[in-house]
Amino acid sequence: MSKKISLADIANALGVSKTLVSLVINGKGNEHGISKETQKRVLEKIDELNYRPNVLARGFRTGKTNTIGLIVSDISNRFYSRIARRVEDYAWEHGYTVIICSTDENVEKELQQVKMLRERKVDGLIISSSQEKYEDLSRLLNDVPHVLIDRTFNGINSAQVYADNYQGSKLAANHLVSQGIKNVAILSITPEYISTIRERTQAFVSTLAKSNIAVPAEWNIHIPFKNMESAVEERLQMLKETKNLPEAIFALNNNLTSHCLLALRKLSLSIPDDIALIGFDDMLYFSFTQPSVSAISQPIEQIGEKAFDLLLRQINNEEITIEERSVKLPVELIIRDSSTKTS
Amino acid sequence: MSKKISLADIANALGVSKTLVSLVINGKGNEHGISKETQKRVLEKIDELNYRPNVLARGFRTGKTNTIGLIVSDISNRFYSRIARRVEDYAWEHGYTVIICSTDENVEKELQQVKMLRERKVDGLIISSSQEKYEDLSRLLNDVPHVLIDRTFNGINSAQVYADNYQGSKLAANHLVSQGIKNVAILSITPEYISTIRERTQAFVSTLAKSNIAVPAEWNIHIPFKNMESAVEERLQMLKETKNLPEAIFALNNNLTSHCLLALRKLSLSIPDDIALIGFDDMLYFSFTQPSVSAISQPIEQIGEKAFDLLLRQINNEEITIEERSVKLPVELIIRDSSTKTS
DNA sequence: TTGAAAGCGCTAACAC
DNA sequence: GTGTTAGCGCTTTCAA
Repeated sequence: MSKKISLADIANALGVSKTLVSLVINGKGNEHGISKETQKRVLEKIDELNYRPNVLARGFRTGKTNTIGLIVSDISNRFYSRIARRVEDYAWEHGYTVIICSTDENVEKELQQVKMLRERKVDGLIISSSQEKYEDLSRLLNDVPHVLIDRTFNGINSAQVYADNYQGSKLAANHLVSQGIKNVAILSITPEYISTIRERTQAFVSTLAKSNIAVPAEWNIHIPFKNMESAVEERLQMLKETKNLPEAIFALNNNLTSHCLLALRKLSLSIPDDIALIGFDDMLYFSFTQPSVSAISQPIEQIGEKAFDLLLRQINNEEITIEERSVKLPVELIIRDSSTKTS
Repeated sequence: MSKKISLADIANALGVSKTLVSLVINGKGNEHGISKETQKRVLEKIDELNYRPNVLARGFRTGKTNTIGLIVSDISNRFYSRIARRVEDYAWEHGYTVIICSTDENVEKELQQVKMLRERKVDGLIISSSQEKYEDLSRLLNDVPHVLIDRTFNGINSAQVYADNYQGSKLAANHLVSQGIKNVAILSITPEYISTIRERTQAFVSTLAKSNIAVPAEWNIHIPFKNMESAVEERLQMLKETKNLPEAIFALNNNLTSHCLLALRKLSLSIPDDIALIGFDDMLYFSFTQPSVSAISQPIEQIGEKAFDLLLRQINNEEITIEERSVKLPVELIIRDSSTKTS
């Protein structure tokens, strides 16, 4: 491989200054009144010598890296990987690159990742945060373009893109009520302060309350992030053994829904007759499980799109109004067999 | 935010040279005979002023970025997102960061991504390539540490980590034969030259041949990457309409398997009685679909681990023997209902 | 044991 | 219209 061509090489070959070449490359030729003629010569020489600017040098100099960071709890969860995919596509179109970080819901790790990404001078961050309070994160996000997705915080200025958790849970609750269900458990995760979990729970509980249905504490089940599968099984088994089973379960995310389905089947509980099941966040395969699983479907790709769009506008210093800063996207109730009482 | 502390600030505050501080920071203090005393003072000052080296400046200077690139066909496919997750975990542990790129099986896009990542001076690349010939890619990979995963090429020097496609297909074929199946179709993707597809097909066909079973051309079905879902449905519908259905289908990846299951159900074909189904690459949900789906399970996390390990060793200029360069990981046949003929 | 100085490749203020 | 020059913050000879 021949020696790497630098901007200076171009300048020398042409007998002009580096400045001039730099201006032309960065499209500031006209604005600085460089003659068309010269610009053309520069561009041709660049082509001829196959010059490629040194991204690192440029980044070092300008502090702009054309890189964004995407922080989620687990990139192998399809909800996040689909968002990642969409973000990546948009990023690629706009000359950006995406660094991915999984936090495992670890608050401290998340903060470290933000620090690390900032040290690497990413131009912006898209974050699905696991923080309880926004403060620590907020401090680190100071001065850097960022968009919070999925999980949000109240009364903050940051741009946020999320699904309508309230509406989703309301739809789920009313649907269960319409099936004549009176006793229902919520399958949720730890930590319980995560906004999606909180909102989904609250909306669900308050909607049920309107039909005079209460969710007792022992049916508000929190499963730790680690070993979710076995934990779900244990908890359900316990309920079964103590003959304390609800008529329906509302699982607050796709993993919980899957594990719940699996566990119920292992326990030989018939769905929906013994227990109905409905989940938040739909998956393709919910349509061909046994039974097929009802779920609240989120506009996942749109979350990615909107988030990148809002981020890019911040990076480009565009004005974003207060209303635009917070994007709530509509969800949809998909009724399948798992929640349709036949009797 | 106070002005960013630089290495020079540390040096000045201590009345020593930048050189010295730099050496200490990079752990070359002892090797250069810098007194313990001085080293301690430097370290303390760094702590006191909360100095953090400028990653970009360092990267610019040394050409090392502590970043690796991961190129796959689609990060939202759980096979790849699980690999990504594992790679990311290992990377994080070792102070590396992962840039993710999805190619959509687009040969040209893949090459561009490699170029882009090289311009960004990533320290290494992990690639699941969609190239037909290795040449173009190989040229771009010249001189940069890299590991090919999943999809491989014959007779090359690059490090490769992949599942035992041959063994997997053999297990699948023999299993179907054991069920008394004589007519079987292969559901595959375009482009057909991809190594995994080729190997799985060949092994499957040749194993069946030993039982005197041939796979006619019209049952070697290739589905384009885009619009996979509808394409699968159409092709199967056509077979049904022309009364040309096989007794079993071997689907070559997890997406094909899912879509196939869905399509067969839509066509009201009973599985496994009308048609048996077995897939390459297992998914958690295959155990609770209707019917549950048999599959060849790949050691996904191990692929990620091994790949990162091999990459890191290259980055650190460690010796890697020819035998170590090529890692074939064992697969497992998971028999479920979709391929178990009851009659 | 330590320091001076050069320079990586680029951009941008300021001249001319 | 174009050029000079001064760094960005770091590493690395080479010298002392």
